[in-house]
Amino acid sequence: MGVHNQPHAGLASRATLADVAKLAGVSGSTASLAFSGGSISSATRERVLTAARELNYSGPDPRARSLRQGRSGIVGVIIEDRVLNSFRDPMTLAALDGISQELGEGSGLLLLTATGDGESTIQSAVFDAAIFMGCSPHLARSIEIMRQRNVPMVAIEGQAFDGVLAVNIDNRHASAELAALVHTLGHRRLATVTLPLTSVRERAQLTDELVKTATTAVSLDRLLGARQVFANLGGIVAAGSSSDEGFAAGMELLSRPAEERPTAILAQSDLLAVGVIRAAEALALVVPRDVTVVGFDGARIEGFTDHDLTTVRQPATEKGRAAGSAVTALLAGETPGDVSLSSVLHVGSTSGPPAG
Amino acid sequence: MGVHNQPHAGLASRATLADVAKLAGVSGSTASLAFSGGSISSATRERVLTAARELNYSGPDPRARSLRQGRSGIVGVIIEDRVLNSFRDPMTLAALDGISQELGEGSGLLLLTATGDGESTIQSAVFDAAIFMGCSPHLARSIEIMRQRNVPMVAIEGQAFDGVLAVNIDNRHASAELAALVHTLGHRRLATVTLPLTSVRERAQLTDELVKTATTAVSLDRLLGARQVFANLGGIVAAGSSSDEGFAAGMELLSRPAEERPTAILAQSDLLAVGVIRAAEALALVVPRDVTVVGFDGARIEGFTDHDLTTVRQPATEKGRAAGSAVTALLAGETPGDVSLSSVLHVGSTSGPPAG
DNA sequence: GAAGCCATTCGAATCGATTCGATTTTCGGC
DNA sequence: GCCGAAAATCGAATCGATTCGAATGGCTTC
Repeated sequence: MGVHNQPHAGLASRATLADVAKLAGVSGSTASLAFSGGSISSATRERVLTAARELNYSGPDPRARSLRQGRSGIVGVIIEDRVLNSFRDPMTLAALDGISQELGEGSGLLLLTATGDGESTIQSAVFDAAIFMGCSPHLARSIEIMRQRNVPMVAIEGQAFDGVLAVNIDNRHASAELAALVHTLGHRRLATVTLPLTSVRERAQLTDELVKTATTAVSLDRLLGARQVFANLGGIVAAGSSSDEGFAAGMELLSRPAEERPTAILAQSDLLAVGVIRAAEALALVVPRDVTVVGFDGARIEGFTDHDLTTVRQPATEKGRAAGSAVTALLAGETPGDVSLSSVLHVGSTSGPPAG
Repeated sequence: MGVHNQPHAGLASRATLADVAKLAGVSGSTASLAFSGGSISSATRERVLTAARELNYSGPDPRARSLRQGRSGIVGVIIEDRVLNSFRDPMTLAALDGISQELGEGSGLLLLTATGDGESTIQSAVFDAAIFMGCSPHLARSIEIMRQRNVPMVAIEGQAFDGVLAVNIDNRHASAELAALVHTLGHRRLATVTLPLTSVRERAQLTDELVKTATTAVSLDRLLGARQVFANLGGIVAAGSSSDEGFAAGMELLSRPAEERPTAILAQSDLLAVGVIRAAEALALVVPRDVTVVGFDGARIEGFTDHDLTTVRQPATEKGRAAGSAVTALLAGETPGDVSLSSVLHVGSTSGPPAG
């Protein structure tokens, strides 16, 4: 026992590997081998394990091990919003699932929320690599720190950042494709319902002002894609990706007299699109006869079976998997390149030519 | 530079606190104080921080810190299913959010999946406390290890386990209350749709056999509660908590001739109930005239607005918060007791007297 | 019987900080 | 200008393992 401090005050302090080694009559190094499965005779291993059992020793302390090895087996997953909001979105959840699949049971996922202000856990938590999920540049400081620490970073649909490997989908292109479809159908008066453009979660009119201050790469890209086809496309910025938000936005856009009302609405997510469709139906409009609604994501939405949504199907789980395998590669010392995944247009039954 | 090993091969290895101290011309202990905010003159602190900047040193290594302090600031959250399935359930997600709220930015949540087989990350990951989310006793071995390690454990709606603090809701009582309501309305022929009773995710008839081997406390308790009122209540075990599962089960239960068909269905979750209602409507039955459907949870379900579901509202976020604050207390050396939260009956518009 | 090998085992250094008690400074009060 | 308390700083021990190169031992092979 140390003459100095005793962190865990009181009681019998846990046994350490050294204690086990002593009881088993072997050196510390040998005892270590017994647990890590190094080259050791099975007789000795047995003796060590028995001693361990006797002392109630349950294996090497992960803290010490990770200090020595410089590896903890933990991958940090950094989300910007609170847990509830982030994972209510099926795409984000699917991506997390993809990460988890790819990394397997070997490593744990450390969920870190970065609200942007000041020093947070990000700087003091133990992890070997970081994956940003749709995070804004509030994190510049944290990223800088990780870079200094030599922690490999991967961003899923985040802003480009030096030293951060990017896993993206072709948001802009896919969005343009969708807009082109709508254009081809003959629509000329339309509106969009976008995902939040900044970290402020408030419904608002889509203004140039707002676009200029946008920090969310995903929504900006989707908007810009659509604007490649409809230059001045306006609309509403939703406060999040939910059908309720879509409903509210839809009500606002569609409850105008027919001649001002958009004949097509581009929603930036399927959840929003579903909400818009519900709003349309609440206003006694028929989809797609009176209004065409298209989404984005290809999410399977619980209980939405009346329509087959026209949308773009993005490889959500695949995004996570790609991020996971990038992390694995980076940790192995390789230098994988950025990943770009593509989405597939799905023409369903919610799009059609404008009435009249 | 060590004469021995060099874990991170190549390049200039990261600067350490000792290097910073040397450059600043102070002792290691003083340098440490500069970062941890101990009693130190601001002049010295500044000198240390400057030296740190110069060396590209970004602060104490979390690994070393956690070894010395015996604390990592990480709380393990153990789920049994894969991420996608676990958090698709709004109640589980809400609970996770509650945990995160309560623990705050101070600590990270380490997500660990316990599929039950063999040694996993659970045994080698760095964390100070563990929260089990609806986990079955597969984990006996892991629990044993954590106990030896002196890691405080909290289980949210898990099986009772020695040394594991329990945070529960009154599943049995609430379920009985709901069943009593249905009984009072006059129903005598009914069926239930339960959540999975074991870790096998497969739809099946509810048999005594299955009940006997049940490992999922939640569904078992809800079933037993209902059986306090309807002794031999039978039905279907769903493969998960989704409206699709509910739909399938509903179709099976309701597509019988009127005189055999249950007049009321007790679903063990709101998602299941919504599915059952959709099945009823698909079969041209009117709720609650032809069939009463009640749920459990009090979840706000996207796009389910036609009905006001009769259900029991459970404090899902609160469960998480309670678990979080229990963890905090345990880590502070206190000895909080088990927590039992109660749900509130909500009588909506999906329940009524049986027809005829 | 000596030499050569392979499989084990050991000792000591190391990972990078924190912490305690002791020592030195600083400074107000008289 | 001196004394004692409070503040700042330092040295050394410690947290609990892993790792490397060297040392030991038992075998086969010539």
